[in-house]
Amino acid sequence: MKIHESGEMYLETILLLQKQVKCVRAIDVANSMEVTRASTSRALKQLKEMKLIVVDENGCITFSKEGEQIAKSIYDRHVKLTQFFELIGIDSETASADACKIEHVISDRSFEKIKQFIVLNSK
Amino acid sequence: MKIHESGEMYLETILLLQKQVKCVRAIDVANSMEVTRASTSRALKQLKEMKLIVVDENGCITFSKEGEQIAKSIYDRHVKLTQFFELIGIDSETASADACKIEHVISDRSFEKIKQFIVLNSK
DNA sequence: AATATATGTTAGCACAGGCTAACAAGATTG
DNA sequence: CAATCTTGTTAGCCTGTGCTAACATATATT
Repeated sequence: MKIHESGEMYLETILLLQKQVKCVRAIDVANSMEVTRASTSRALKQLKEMKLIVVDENGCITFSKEGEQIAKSIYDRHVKLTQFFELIGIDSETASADACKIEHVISDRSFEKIKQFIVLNSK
Repeated sequence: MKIHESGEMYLETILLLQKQVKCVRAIDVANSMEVTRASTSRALKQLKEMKLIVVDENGCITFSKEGEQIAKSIYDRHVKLTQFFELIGIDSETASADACKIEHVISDRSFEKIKQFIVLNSK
């Protein structure tokens, strides 16, 4: 089973929420992503099957090693792509929205160059 | 009926092929996109229903005003995004592949800034 | 003319990932 | 304690978009 764009979004959202509260539950993810509990339930089930997350007896979601690595890498892309768009003059809203779509499809190679661009052009 | 990423790809491919041969048929599109004739047939049917293309008695595909406008705008994004990635040091293959994915999702605003970046940094 | 090949179409399947509806079980409150 | 609310889950529907199989034509080849 391969992870898709949608799965990546769920992982990223969980990571983001974990920065705000200690226990992230399915309902938090659903609210944050503005999808139904049903959609979230199914998505999380798949992430469990893929061994990317673990849900404890209280419903708190935590990452496996691999899950965390994927979540962080997507989140990193999000942050850096947003930064990049801001650097070239895009407002934060648009920058973040575009980053959110591009983070799932850009190649590692191009992303590396985008990061270099940021280093050379920020400060 | 709204145009999706897939529909945009078919339009872009048709435009690209029209630059090479006078009469572009379904089979050419299928071969170029490496999808089956069946998939192409259905996709073209939809594009016809959306009044974006017209297919003459010989099977030659032409654009409506609106279809051409969409095809050209996607193609323009493709070219400019490829240029942009090449400018920041990506090889042409990767640049074009990434452009192909990003062209469908980037906002007009960000795209404008990318174009400005190209103007300021090429030559 | 008869067979073969190329092209287009339709039907029907698969999968992803949204949704609603219905229900179970726990938490909260009158 | 009984009623209600919250949360999670499952079943089943819909849409997009790929695929194969089967078939209709049209064009070529023998």
